[in-house]
Amino acid sequence: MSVKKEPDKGLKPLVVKEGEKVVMRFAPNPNGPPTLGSARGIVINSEYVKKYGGTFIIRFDDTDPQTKRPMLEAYDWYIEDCTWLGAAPDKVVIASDRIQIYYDYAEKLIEMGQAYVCFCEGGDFKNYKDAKEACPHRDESVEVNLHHWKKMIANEYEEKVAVLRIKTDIKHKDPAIRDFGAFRIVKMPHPRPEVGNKYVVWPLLDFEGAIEDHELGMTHIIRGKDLMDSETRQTYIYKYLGWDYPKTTHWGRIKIHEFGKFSTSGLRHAIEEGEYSGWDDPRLPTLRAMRRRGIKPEAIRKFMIEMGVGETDVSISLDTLYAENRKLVDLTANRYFFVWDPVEMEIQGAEPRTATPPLHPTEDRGHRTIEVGTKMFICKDDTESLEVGDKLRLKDLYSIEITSLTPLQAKHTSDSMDTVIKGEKRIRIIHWAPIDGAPVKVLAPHGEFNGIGERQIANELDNLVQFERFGFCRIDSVDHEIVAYFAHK
RNA sequence: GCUCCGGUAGUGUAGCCCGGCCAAUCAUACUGGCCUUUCAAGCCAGCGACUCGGGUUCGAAUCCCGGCCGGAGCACCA
Repeated sequence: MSVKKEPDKGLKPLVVKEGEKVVMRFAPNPNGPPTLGSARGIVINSEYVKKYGGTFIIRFDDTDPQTKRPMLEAYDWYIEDCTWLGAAPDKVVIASDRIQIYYDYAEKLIEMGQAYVCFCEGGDFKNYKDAKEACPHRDESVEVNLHHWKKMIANEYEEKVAVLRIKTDIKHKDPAIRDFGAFRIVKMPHPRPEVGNKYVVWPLLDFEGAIEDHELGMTHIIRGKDLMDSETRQTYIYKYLGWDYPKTTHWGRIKIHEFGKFSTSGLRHAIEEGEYSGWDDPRLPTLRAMRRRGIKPEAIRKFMIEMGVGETDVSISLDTLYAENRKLVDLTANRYFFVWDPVEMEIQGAEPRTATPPLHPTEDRGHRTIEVGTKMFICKDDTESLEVGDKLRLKDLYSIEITSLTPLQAKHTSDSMDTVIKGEKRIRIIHWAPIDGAPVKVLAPHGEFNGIGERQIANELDNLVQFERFGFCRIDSVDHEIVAYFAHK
């Protein structure tokens, strides 16, 4: 008999042994700032730890000084962004500080006859491997291998000459498993000054991760399914050393419509070229950019948790994230007028006056005040298809009728809302900005908008506001002009 | 070439392990309506899916086999 469960909100339960304290980790290579992709790993792992009351570790897998060279600032950025996401780590480990530990285990495995120094050139090893044959170095004695290994770490070989391999099963039906590389020689100094050129032999991910996951007492691992074969490879190390492998779950690739495919190194290059203003450019999928745009960490958490940990590759739109964020900020964001592509309009027959639109349509938070003379700005968009005789309602001000298109002129017709006929003949309500308003620039993923806004926007530094009929924006600076970062509609 | 994994509405997800309660959940998107001094929010309604073919069974989204499609690994990247 099967028992139907309640629709399970949130994450699937973890298999936890009795008395076991959950330890999980997020293990990035800090070669750039965390992105929305990283957020998945950060949120899901930390959420599980929260759920089960365990330890959340951030481990920097920074063992490649060359190809995926770590970025010094990024170490702090990860901690910063994790904390922002409500996932402050209980412990931080940096792999490049722990190379000696990996050397010790390497030596141990060599002594056990389960690792060997391979001198195969170019594609030689691949040929042996594809033929399911051992290369000549595989059967060297422990003494010889130990000797070669010592020479390796003593910097007596050039790059690409020698590599330490872990013995698996050279006849394994899956070629991906056969005798994988564990250490290689890289002479480029590590970017961290405390490491520098201390080492020339660096562990590969499968080795470093295997050792660390055990050293740090990991109970559960969640990672991308591109690392699925890692478990099979690493299990050989665990078997040799008599360890238990953590419980592993995988998730599929995640692709975000709005950003398409991107790589950290590609973004870095584009930033250096000046294509983007920096790592927090609103067009980028980094967490720094999200934060600057006013996306709340809670929205990202919900979004990631809702997505769960399926093995299917997902191709998602940020609409859901934006909807989540809108729910969080709608009640607190004050409303303002921002006129993009402003067009000047003169009103005939209107006395100067003070408009007092509410700061929020439903929440009672008071009013803003705008002095209005005989001229104002409206959006160019709203003037397209406009004809003489058209009636418009200027929001929170009065109704007008267009009397001329060039120059744009209108006459005041009524203060009363009665002129805004209900039903199908309802006239258009548009927003406007005072002639002496403040210059506003909005930086959005889809472009830059320049225009005029209410002066009081300057009081909202760092707040998320809604520019009516435009969208939610975070006020980023108010110095010479007001600069806002666009969050979403 | 060898090996592994996956395929539920436009998108994401629940259900699959343990077959019947599934004419399939929720969210988002979209459409229409209500409300409204924003193209926002809110409320109501609608739309829309089990990859295909066989098998097992009284009964299959769920189990088995095959096809098709997609993704991944076989790096001195992570």
